[in-house]
Amino acid sequence: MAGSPFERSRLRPMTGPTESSFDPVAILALRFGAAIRAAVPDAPGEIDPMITPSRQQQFGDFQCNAAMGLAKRIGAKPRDIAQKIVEKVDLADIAEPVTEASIAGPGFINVTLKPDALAALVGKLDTPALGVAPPTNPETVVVDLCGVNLAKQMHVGHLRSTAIGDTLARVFARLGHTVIRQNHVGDWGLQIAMVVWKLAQQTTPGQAPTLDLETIEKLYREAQKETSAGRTGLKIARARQHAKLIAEFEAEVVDADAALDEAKAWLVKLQSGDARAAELWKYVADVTKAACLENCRRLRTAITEESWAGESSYRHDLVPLVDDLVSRGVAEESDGALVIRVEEHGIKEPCMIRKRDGGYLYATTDLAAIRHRIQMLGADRAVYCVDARQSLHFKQVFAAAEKAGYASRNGEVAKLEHAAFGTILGEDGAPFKTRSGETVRLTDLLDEAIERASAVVADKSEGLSKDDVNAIAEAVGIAAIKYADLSSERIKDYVFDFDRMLAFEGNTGPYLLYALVRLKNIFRTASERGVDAEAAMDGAEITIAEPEEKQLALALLRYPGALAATAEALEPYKLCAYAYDLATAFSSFYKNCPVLKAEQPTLGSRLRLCHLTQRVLADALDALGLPTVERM
RNA sequence: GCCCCGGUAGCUCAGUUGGAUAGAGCAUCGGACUUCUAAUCCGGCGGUCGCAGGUUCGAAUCCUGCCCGGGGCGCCA
Repeated sequence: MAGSPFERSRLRPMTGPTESSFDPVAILALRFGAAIRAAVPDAPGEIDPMITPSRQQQFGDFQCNAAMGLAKRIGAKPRDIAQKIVEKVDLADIAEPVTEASIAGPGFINVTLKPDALAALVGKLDTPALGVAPPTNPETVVVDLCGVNLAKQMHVGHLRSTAIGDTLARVFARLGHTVIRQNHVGDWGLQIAMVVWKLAQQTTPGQAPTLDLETIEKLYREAQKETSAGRTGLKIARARQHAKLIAEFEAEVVDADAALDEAKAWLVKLQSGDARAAELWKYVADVTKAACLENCRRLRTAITEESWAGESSYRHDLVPLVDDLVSRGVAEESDGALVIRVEEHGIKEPCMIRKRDGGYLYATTDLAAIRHRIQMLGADRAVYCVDARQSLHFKQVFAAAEKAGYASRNGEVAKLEHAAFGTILGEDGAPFKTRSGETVRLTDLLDEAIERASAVVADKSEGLSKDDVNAIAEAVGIAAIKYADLSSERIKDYVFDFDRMLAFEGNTGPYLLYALVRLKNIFRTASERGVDAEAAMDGAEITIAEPEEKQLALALLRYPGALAATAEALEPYKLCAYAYDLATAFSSFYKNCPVLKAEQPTLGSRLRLCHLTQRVLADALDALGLPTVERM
């Protein structure tokens, strides 16, 4: 993935944007690069012009920070170097004259763009692709996301994997890469066999089961309870040498063992293809899948049936995979188990792939999945959108996969990345639970968000039909929840707070939706007043006169870089921050720069700015996976 | 015990490769609606960047040690 052209001029490849680019950072990097070469011919190594947007408006639009580092390397005074650069740099066509007065502090060189040059750059951005160039090196990216388990309803913990994973997938796709979403469903193993066992007890052979997911989940819990009863208690009783309790718990454990044996028997049936077991398993899988996909649909994600890639799909790969690892000496025995040592990757804990009893583990299936994704699906990059608590697991598995050669295809090693995220907390700072201490179902969470949004929408939106209010409330509620999840660094925990995310003020999803509505409203109003916006924009020159127009223009030009930076860092918050910046720049513009009241040529220019802003904002919201509305 | 992550304004968060006077939002205080919808905009207030050393012309950022919070550590997934 290329670096952000706006934020890291250093990473710009030699074949990158040229003078024809719309990107002011790229253009200034070329000009200052040439100036530095001329000013300091004996500068050692690579020259990085270090162009960045100015932090504060008083320092101009952009700055070149190269003089200080250069001076350090060659033992000169920073301001002298800056002076030489200023003398050599040629910005006549694009910026206000750069003089000694442009040098500030220890050697910053401040640059202010000419309004007409800025306008011309915005004009170049005004294309169907909105300045996003096709990738020089298109990749196939697998995104592991959602991560549900069979026989369980989705809960609040699935929100992050689903929302963040889908957003990253959308951003990759928007940048022109090929994206494959993979929902690595926990649908195999003893846990699932337990459910099948309980379901077999509840249903008559030859009769199709009719239980819903909630009931199936109860069976799952019962199975868990029955097979583990007494075990913990026995340990404690033995530690305390409490004879009576030991006897009681021992009796419980005898029952639990019997239950476990039954579950294991069903696991064997499942593994050997027993028809009844397969039928019940498929029923549980279908019910779970339907519920999961419904949640994914409500969340406006592109996670579909095609993304369903359960652990069970690797079940026939495990034996040959382990054989392969053993025969090539990648895996070795340890205390009767089979492990892959990854100390050479700086990880002390070995990656266990087979238990002493011959059972396979989470890591075994993950290795099979990596091999499949890289070598069969053709992934150049695999991104795992999974809870941060699994970070050691992924370090081990990634290292083991590389050691085994499973991460390579045609000699090229694919990138394996864990896009780890933190926990959603309740107001008490503990993992988010209901008042009664149970996990929060995702459907309930979405319902409540929409219900709360509905109250506000009904209050604020007059003259809308009930259907409109419902549709708007749903979009606002979903956008609020998703934006709250996407808008801070992945790795951080955050406190789930309906009041804050639905306050509709400041950096929230609804604010962005509202900005888009205002943009659309300009064109709707134009139409109502008989103003032909298309005609007014046709052939109109963009002019940048007011400060608000300038800030809006500068924000627009940052869009492709914001997308690239988001993909590079696997951080949706970067795109959120960009969208919010753009929306605030537009809101100021909207307040201070009348559009429809203006006369030509200002009317045409501002309409074009609005039209471009509308398209960029809508594009960004689409990449974030946020639903939008026409009115609110 | 070892390892990973976090600690920045009252609260929620940004802070790019080490760069200027550390920025936003919320809250609070004060302004702006005969409007292209005020779910908005403009301004004020608010900071020992967890602590202590070190490197540097320059440190929230890099190094070392420590403190606080969370998580993980081969036979679960």
